Amino acid sequence: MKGPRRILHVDMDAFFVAVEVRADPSLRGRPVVVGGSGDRGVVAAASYEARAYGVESAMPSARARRLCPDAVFIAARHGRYREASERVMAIFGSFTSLVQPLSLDEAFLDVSGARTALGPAPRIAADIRTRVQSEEQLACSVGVAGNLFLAKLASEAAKPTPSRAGPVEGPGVTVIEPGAELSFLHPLPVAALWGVGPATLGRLERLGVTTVGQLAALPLDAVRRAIGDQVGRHLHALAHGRDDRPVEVNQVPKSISHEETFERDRRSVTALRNELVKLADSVGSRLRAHRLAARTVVLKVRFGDFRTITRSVTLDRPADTGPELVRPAHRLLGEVDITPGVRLIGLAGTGLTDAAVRQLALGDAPWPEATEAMDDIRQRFGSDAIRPAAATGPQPGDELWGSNP
DNA sequence: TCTGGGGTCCTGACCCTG
DNA sequence: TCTGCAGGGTCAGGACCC
Repeated sequence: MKGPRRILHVDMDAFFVAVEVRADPSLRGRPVVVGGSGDRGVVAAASYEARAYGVESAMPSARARRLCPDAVFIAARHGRYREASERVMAIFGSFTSLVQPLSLDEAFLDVSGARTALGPAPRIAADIRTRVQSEEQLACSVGVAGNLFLAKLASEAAKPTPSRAGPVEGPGVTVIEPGAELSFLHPLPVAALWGVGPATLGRLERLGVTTVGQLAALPLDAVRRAIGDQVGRHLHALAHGRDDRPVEVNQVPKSISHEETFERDRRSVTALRNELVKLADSVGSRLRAHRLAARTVVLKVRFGDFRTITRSVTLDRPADTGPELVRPAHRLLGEVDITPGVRLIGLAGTGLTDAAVRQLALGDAPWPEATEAMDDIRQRFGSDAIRPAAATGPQPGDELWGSNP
């Protein structure tokens, strides 16, 4: 490879909102909030007009309503966003095969080897923005740098800024030239580092560290003592602009989970068991879609006071169907005292293995015929087209749904 | 103020085994 | 046979990300 490594971080601007505005142009220029429906929702995305009033993603919807009463609230439609994301990722893939999607709305691209054919990295970044805008009518911001972490920070700097008078256009593309990394990085607040959340920020502030430059100036040992060995090493390296992680193209999931927050806390074991049937069915379906099977089943329970516990069990043989997953989940639920009331229940498959290995071990057909038929129906008519009977609600003879006093 | 849903990674306790 | 220790697996929880 000739020349230094050049990484792009492409980040769609207010992606979920932008997809909604594209579908309904009357929303353009208005404060729009995606998510936040229901009493217990949070904001999934906010337009720059809504952000000007202080609305942020992950904020409780009730608070967002207070901050911006005129905002249009739209329930999230993940199917639409996924489709739009696939088309945008395909555009990225036409520039380089080295694309690592991070989420529906952002990706890293390694263009180190594409420069001979496509021009310098900033030119590639500008071309990507033009194509995403012309083919998908969506805006994105691009950061260009020598590694993943710096490219991500650069794309932040390229974004529009919210203001009450309407969003202020950003540069669209921000480039951190080789040699300019530390002068870009060191004045930034330490919370800008990837991996510094509220807990780590508190520990760093107790050390007197508020900027990336101050963190870089500390001895590594002092940082490790304050925030832990692994995290300390990682953040200290980032503070010096070092990040040699490659762009990983084929990432295999390490866990697959589903969880559900109830409108009102549940106290009925039967209701929770039925919910687990639904969750296990969804997890199983997605495991099979990935040709994976789970060795470990994890039950997650969040109580009304937000205390959260997990209970897990490792199976004799990997599972990839709803019935196989729900049996251990029901056993784990039986060991939990649910009398305080359950706000959320979740089920995850972890320790994922190749389903082909499982089939060899079992020596049986890939899946029972009923499961295969369900997968077929879902493929043709959508993921909600068919569900196990217990997942459709209380059954005759079941206890009533629990409720708040 | 009152906290979704889907993930990854790390740490520490505990147990088992050689 | 007993003891100490290292290493690996399992389990639970915390922190973080988008």
